[in-house]
Amino acid sequence: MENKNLTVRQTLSQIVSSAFEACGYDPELGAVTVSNRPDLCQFQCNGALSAAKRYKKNPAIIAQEVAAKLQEEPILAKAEFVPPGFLNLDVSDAYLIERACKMDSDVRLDLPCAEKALSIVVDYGGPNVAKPLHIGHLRTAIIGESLVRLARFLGHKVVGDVHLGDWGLQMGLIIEGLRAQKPELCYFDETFGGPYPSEPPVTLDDLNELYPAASARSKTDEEFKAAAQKATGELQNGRPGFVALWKHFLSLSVTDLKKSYAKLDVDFDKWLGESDAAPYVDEMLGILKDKGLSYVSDGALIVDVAKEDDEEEIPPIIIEKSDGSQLYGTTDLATILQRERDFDPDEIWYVVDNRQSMHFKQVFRCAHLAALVPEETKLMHIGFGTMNGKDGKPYKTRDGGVMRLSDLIATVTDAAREKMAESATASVLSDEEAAACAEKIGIAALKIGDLINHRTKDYIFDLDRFLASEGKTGPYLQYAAVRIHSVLEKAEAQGFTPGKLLPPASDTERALLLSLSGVGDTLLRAFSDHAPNGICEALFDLTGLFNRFYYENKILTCPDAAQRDSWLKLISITERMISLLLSLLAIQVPEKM
RNA sequence: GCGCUCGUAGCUCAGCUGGAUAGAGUACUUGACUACGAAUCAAGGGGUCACAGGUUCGAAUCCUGUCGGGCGUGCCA
Repeated sequence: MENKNLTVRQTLSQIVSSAFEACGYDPELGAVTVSNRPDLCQFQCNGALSAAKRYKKNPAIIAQEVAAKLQEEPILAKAEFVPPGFLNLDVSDAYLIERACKMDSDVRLDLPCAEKALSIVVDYGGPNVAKPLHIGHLRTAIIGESLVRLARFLGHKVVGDVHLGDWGLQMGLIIEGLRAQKPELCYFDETFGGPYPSEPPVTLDDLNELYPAASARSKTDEEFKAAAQKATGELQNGRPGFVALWKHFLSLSVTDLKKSYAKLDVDFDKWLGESDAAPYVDEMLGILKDKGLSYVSDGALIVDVAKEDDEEEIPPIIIEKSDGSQLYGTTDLATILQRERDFDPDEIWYVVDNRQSMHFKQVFRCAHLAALVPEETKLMHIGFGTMNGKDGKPYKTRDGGVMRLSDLIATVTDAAREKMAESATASVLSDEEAAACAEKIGIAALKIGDLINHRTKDYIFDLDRFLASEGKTGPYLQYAAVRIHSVLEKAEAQGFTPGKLLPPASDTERALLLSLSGVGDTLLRAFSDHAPNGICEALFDLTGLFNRFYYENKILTCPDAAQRDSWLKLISITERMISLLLSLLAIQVPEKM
């Protein structure tokens, strides 16, 4: 059998499964997990306990039979039965070293690849044109980016698409908002023959003012709202002046958004938007109609997506509003068609707030009913929870507003900068270098504050805690990386080079090797759950063990050169692993801090 | 009303398809810088896993109900 890049746990599972099989039991029972009692063993298998019922046999006997088969296994240092039916396993130090050597000689650190490379489109970001990024855009960007990087690292073919909100009612609102201010502009003159000016009629700042004002007005001013809805429809139907205006808005906005996302290290492969699905709308509507799925109800075009055995009531999806204009269901469905044509994906992931789960349920059902994608194509809503303030309610600034992303980044950067000023090593940096480091630290604080929580749950957004100089924070992880780097640099300056790995000289060292070897399982699980918090946990485990190791062993002054060089090798592997995991979370490591 | 989801240490959160003594961080108490970076490390106290039933050899985890919070529920996204 091909054993390429199996994790330690998987390797053990194979071995134990064979042992179960050899004893006449279902090999599935041989699944091995990391021990939940590290004081007793490194790995465990509980298969004998569940086998007991199936084979009507005392679990102790089964476990003992299997344990007996495992005694000769070279990679196992221990395989013992513990009542009532546990199978406790330790791997040998030699095997741990062997695996560490494999990591050392592999650019991918001996981490696993997906057994089958999938083509995956990830829809995340979802900013709106003419609306500066704010704190509400943070989770989709942070989580989405790390999922994209993880999937890609595992060998999948990934297209990350920002899916710009550039086609909905907000466009009509901005158009009407501008018309209210400058009705004389040629874009509003239906008799204007063109060409339209190449310079935008507004600045980015104007644009960022326009939308909130127009949005607020539409809530009280019915006439204005109606005009905006009409303008939205006209834009979608290609009214030249509006299209020209829209292009200006789009270009101003996208330039700005790219800068903001760059600060967060979020890189989209595609900057497509709702509007890019527009060419597919008619075709999509045609398919729905031809298949007899869509019909008019209360003036709107809808598709029933409810099923007989639904526990919850799933309302029909509205494809076209009674005024003929499109809405998010329309563009989402057309976008599915567009993605199918352009990328032929096995899976499409939507990294979007949990609150939209009903919407996606409707869209996905409709897409499958209409066979816009093959039946086996997975459409998945990767939902996430709300960021709440300390009061448990959605996070607001002190004055009750929504915090802009740029303000947020400035806040965390300033806080990091202040902390750096206290540090002797970081104070040697030039102002410019210090500013760059502070930004990396601040953003890491922000990202870990988010990613450490399970994706699906609401969490309390508490900047003070994220930026605290103690605890499970982004800076803690960066500090460990910076410190290892510093030791390795000093070693090099003294002419020491990492050498041959020796067997672990302490429990801490062994635990560090074990932790390194467990990263592969963590990544596979993070991928299958679409949940990056496991990667954070692995990072804290690694860095915590390194910090302990660092205190217990004085590497550079170690009189035994072979031991010293072995330790240098160990920490260099550790450094690479930490950097790799941080890069999967799109977190950078500063030079100094 | 109906549906979804959550409830774990004072606080913020982990806890993999059911397994052994439920774990981190923080806060609190204490100890470690004339040794590679103390944004660090070590030690201690702190729990009826909301509540009540059920399934199971075995439940924080699965099922039912109750209470409490959040969210959604046809023309915003």
